[in-house]
Formats: sequence, structure tokens, C-alpha cells
Amino acid sequence: MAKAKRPKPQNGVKEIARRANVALATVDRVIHGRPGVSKKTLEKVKKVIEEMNYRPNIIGRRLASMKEYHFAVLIPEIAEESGFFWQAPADGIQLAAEEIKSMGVNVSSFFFNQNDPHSFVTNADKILKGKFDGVLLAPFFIEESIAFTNACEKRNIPYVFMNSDIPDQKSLSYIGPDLYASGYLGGQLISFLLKPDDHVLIVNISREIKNIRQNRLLRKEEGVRSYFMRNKIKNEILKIDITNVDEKVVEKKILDMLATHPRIGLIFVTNSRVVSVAKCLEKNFINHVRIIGYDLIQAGMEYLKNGVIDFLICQKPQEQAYRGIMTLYHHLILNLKVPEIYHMPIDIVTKENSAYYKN
Amino acid sequence: MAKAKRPKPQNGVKEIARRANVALATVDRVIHGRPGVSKKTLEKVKKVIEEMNYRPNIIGRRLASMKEYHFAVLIPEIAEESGFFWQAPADGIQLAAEEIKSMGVNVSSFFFNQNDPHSFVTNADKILKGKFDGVLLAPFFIEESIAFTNACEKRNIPYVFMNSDIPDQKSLSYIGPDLYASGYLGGQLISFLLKPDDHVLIVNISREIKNIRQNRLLRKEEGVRSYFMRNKIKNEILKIDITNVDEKVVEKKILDMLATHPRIGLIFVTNSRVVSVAKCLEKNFINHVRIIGYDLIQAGMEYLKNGVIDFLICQKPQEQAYRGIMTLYHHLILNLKVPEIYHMPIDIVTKENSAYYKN
DNA sequence: GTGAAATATGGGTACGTACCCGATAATCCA
DNA sequence: TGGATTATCGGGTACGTACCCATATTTCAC
Repeated sequence: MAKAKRPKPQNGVKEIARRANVALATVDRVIHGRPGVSKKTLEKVKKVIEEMNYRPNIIGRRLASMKEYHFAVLIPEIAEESGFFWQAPADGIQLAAEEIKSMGVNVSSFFFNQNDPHSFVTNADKILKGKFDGVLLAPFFIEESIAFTNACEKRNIPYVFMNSDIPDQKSLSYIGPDLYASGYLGGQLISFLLKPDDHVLIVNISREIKNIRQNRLLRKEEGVRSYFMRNKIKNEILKIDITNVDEKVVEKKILDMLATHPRIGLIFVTNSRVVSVAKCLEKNFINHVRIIGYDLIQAGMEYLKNGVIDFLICQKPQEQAYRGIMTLYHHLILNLKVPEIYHMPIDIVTKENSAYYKN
Repeated sequence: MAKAKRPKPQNGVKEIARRANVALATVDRVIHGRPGVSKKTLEKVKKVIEEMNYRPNIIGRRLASMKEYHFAVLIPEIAEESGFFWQAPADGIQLAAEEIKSMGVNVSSFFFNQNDPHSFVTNADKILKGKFDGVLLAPFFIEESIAFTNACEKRNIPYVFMNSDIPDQKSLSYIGPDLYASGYLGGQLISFLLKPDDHVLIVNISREIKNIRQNRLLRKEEGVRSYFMRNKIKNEILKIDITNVDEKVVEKKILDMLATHPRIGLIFVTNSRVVSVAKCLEKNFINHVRIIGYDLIQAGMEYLKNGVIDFLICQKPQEQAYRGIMTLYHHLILNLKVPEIYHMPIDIVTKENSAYYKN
């Protein structure tokens, strides 16, 4: 609306060329480290650039180099099995994609099957062949992820981890929960609900429950136990690992457990499978046992609303993914510094604030 | 890195001009609604634009029109009195400003004194005189804010409310808490901590506690009471308004209250003044009374950590302000749709997750 | 010292849009 | 009918950067 002013430019490549008394093309060569510049000229131009504290104009750059940036996203399928958990990250990615589309960034998503490492590898290969400029991935399968990101490094493709981290890899950034801390918080929430002589049952439901170092669920369990230790909470902690995720199997195991340990007053489930436990208790009219779990998937929300589940701990998966894309954008296009680790706030969701965490 | 491709453009003003068989300048006139185009040509060009579903190239536009955008922010001073609460929004604004600086957006902040409506007006006038393209404000003083935003509307300057809303004004967007809902959640948190025969004390500490429609604190109180009603919680609710914010006055009033009502087991403070109450209880070694309050200011965080305060309810003020600026950016520069209302998630902060809400 | 090859440098155009300015066509008034 | 005014339109340049192509300079083998 306001009239545009057109004062003579004070900075920019033109001014550098003028001050260094060279052609624009030469300045360009220096800036992009292209060959064909004598040492003498190189030094001269570099000095001027230093003096001017030159920052390239992103707009001009984007217009001139009609280069399109391509980001790849590698996340699990949006499947019923995981309560459509990955819908939210997909939404966040969509949102970010729209926002930066006008800057010439395209975002392509690749989905793998959570039960099939092979599908992860297949899609990772597609990405490597696709000549992408940046990658956002959920490193679900550790070894396969390491192989993939190593390949990215070889090709100088920056990658961002989301949802879970692989600390030793040289990722541009990690965006996701601090699992141990979220478990520790879980410990506190448990203590709010626990009656003096109650026992607590920790339940891990997952096909693969391997070693403690890498397993997400066990990190959370650790957190809970630490909270109890440090706060000298004496209530007994029972624990059960269920590697068959079938609802009926879960139901049976839970009922068995409750039968043999009648003093269990609270069940803490380390992931979104908490809905299976909730379903079991609701179905069997067990309402003296409190439930705390993870992740705000649709089914979980409903159990929260009808009071079967008391707390869900979650991390706004939509925002997590949104930030992941924006991190690549900031790094690659805007040349802004990005944090190496961004731990998402650990959100406590109850019946009464769940509406605001929808996505 | 990848080679830029230069295929012949398929869209853009040039293509419109070609298809409509007119000059570029004419297309430009149509797009910007400038005069000097015959009705016939106007229709013709408009039709082509429709057909092509033309979307202007933001990059080209920003480069050609060297217009700088200027956003103004009108928020309270970062003062000791409010526990430096406004530091976080200021940080969020700073973050957003850096991000969009390269798109030619400048952000200027104006700070008013929370106890002085006049300083609000003075700064608002400065903004009106400063020819800004968009405004983000915390409408602390209702009437003065209405006058200011009306003036903005007259000048066609979009404005965004943050932190509190004035629903009847035609703001571009509101970003902030749903106060009633946050009180309702407060009710639930109270119920977690309350023992059967406890009384609850609701405390409003603020210089001005006026009518219920507009007062932030009373909206929260309403929320708490609603939760008790709907969930048939019978514990008695006591209530006290303290209009003198001096710590000693607060201390005296609280102690009086506790003395005359010994069954008070929990104090719910409707804003960040909860720290005054916490200080009082700590100082007087009263540790059988639980405290729930609002806002994650530094002092509050400390009381959370040492267990004097159990819960704080907050809304990530940094992100709130960040979103405020980005909303203006999306609307004015990127021409994206922005939500009319964005209610921030209502966060529950305890000792154990407070670290992740630092800002 | 001469040629060619290798190196170094500059000129110029393009990206998509905005906007100035000059040219032409239509209209008006006397 | 002619001159002047106004409405309508097109040409051309600019924004800041990238990159192609041509030219100038140096290097080096013979």
C-alpha cells in the first residue's frame, strides 16, 4: 500500500563489485567458491565482503536461482494399528509445506510399515535416489536408520530426527520428547493419584522390547522408577511386558495380573497402547483402577473424556513435525542457526484440556 | 547444489499477457485494481486470470516492490512487578522477527505501563502515526484498545490480539488462552489434590477487579466453579479479592483467611500473583495447604521446584507471541488463510516438566 | 618469440513482478 | 473540424542474484 522507496542500494553484490573494483561475475565466483579467480582478487573481494558484513538477499537469490528445494519425509504409515497416531505429524508437515511452498520448497512424504524394516529401507533408498536437499525422519528402526543417515552424510544431505533420537548420528537437529523426563513426570502423576497402599503396574506393550539403551518404552519406565526412588515413594511397582499387541491377548494378561495382584490401583502404560488397557477395564467394569498412558490418539481421547483414563502424556506431534520441516527450511534456505536438540514440552492432558491438544 | 532448470514459464503475468493479448502493464493494472483499463479489456484479462488460477509469485513480488513491511507490537513493559512475565513474549517476537527479516519485514515493539492507561494510549498513537502495516497487541485496557483498533480499521491496518481477546472487535485473529476453560481445568486439578473435607480458597489479586464480563481473573474463577458444579464436588469454595498487590497486604489477608477458616486445604490463585501467596505460606511454615496458580514466571518456577506450589497453569507465552507475528506475516505477505481464533493449549506445569516450559 | 592452451575477468541476460513514462486512440469542447 | 484533454495501452527498466558466454590476460611448451 505504502509507496515503495527506491534509494540506491548500499549493500549487495553490486556494491561489493564496485568497492573491490571487479565485475559482478567475479564477486559471484568468490561467493560461491567457484574456480577461475586469482588469489589476489580472491583476497581482495573476500576482504570487502568481510568489511561490508555482506548477507545475501534471500529474495533475490531465490528468484535468480530458480532452484526448487526438495525435502523428503520418512515416517510410519498412518495406520489403524497405531491409532492413526501419525496423522498428526502428517498434518503438521502439510501445514509447514504450504507455508514454505512460495519459497520454492517441495515436500514429499514416504511412509513405511512399522512392522517391516524392509519397507523402511525401500523408502529410504527411494529418497537417496530422489536427490533430495533435506530429510526429516522418524528413525524407527535403529540400524536401518543409521545406514540411511550415513548415506545422507556422504551425499551432504542434512537430516533431522523427529520423535526419537539417535544421539551418535550427526543429525542437523533432533526434535522430540525427552523420554526419560516424560517417564519421570509420569511418576509424579502417578503419585497424585495413588492411594497409600496401592500397587502400581507398569505395562509395556510392543512387538519389540529389546535392550534398555534404545527402547523408547523402557526409557519411560526408567523415568517412573527414578521418580519413585528419589521421592522415596514406597508403593510397590509391578511390571509386565506384552509382546503380542492383540487386544485379546492384552486383555487376558491384564486381567490375570489384576487377579493375582488385587492391590493394583493404577496402571501406567508406556505408549498409546494404553487404549487397549482402557478398553479391557471398561469392558470388564473395573473402575477402581486408574490409568495413565501416552499419546493423544483419537481412542485415547475418548477414554480420557469418559474418565477411564486419567492422564495422557504427550508431545503435540503435529507441532513436532511442523518444526522438523521448518528446521530444514531455516537451515537450507534462510541460513539461520538451528538448535541441535529441541525437546518438545511434555504435555499433561486430562479430560479438561484435551480439546486444545487435538492437533 | 543441484543444477537449476530453466523451463519456459507456464504461468505468471507474462503468460496472462500473452493469452489475453495485452501488455504486461495492463495485466498489472488489472491485478492491482488500478485505473486506466477499459471494461472490455478488464473482463478479458480477469477471465484469463481465473482460467489460469493465477497465484502471484511471492518472491518476484517482494523483489520488485522493494516495499518494507513494518509490524508494530504493543505489549506491557517487562517489569519486575509482573515477574518479568512479558520477557517470554518479547523473546518470541524477536524469534519471529529474525525469521521473517529476510522477507523485508521489520518489527518494532512498543511497551506500555500496566498501571497507566495513558502510556497505552501514547504508544498506540505512536503506532498510528508510524504508518505500520500490521499490529500485534495485548489489549490490556479494554476501552483504550477498542479506540485504538477502531482507528486501525479506519486505516485498513490489520491487528491481532494476543493474551486476551475483545471478541466484538474485528481483529484478524486472536491468539491466546481460553480463560474459562483454563479455570475449568483448574477445577479438575484442584479435585486431584483435594481431601474430602477440605475447603478451597480462590484468590484474585489484582488492582482492578471489575465486572465479570471482561475480567480475566473472574473468567477463570467461573471456570473453577463450573467444574465443581458439573462434577458435583461438594467441597466448600471460599473466595477473596485482594486489590492491593503489596506482598505484605496479601500476606496479612491470606493469614487472616487461614486463621478464620482452618479447613482451607488448597488455595487457587487466578494469576501469577500466586507467588505472593506461596511466599507467604513458605515464610509462615504452612505446609498443609496446597497451591495452584497461573503463569510460569521465574519466581513461580522456583516455588514449583521446592514443592510449595503444586500446579501452574500456563500458555507458553513465547509461542503465543511468535504465532502472533507469524499470523500477520502469513496474512500480509504470504496471503495464507489465518484462523480467527487460536486458543493456545492449556499447559499443566508441575515440578517435573517445568524445565520444558522455560520459554 | 610464437602459438595455443589455461586462467582470469567482464558483459549481459534472466528470474517474476512493479511501476514509470511515453505513445496511441477515443472523446470533448469550441 | 481542429486542437486539447482524457482514457487506454505498451515498452522498457528496475529489484538482487545466478549463470552463460565472450574476451582479456597469463602461462607454458616448443
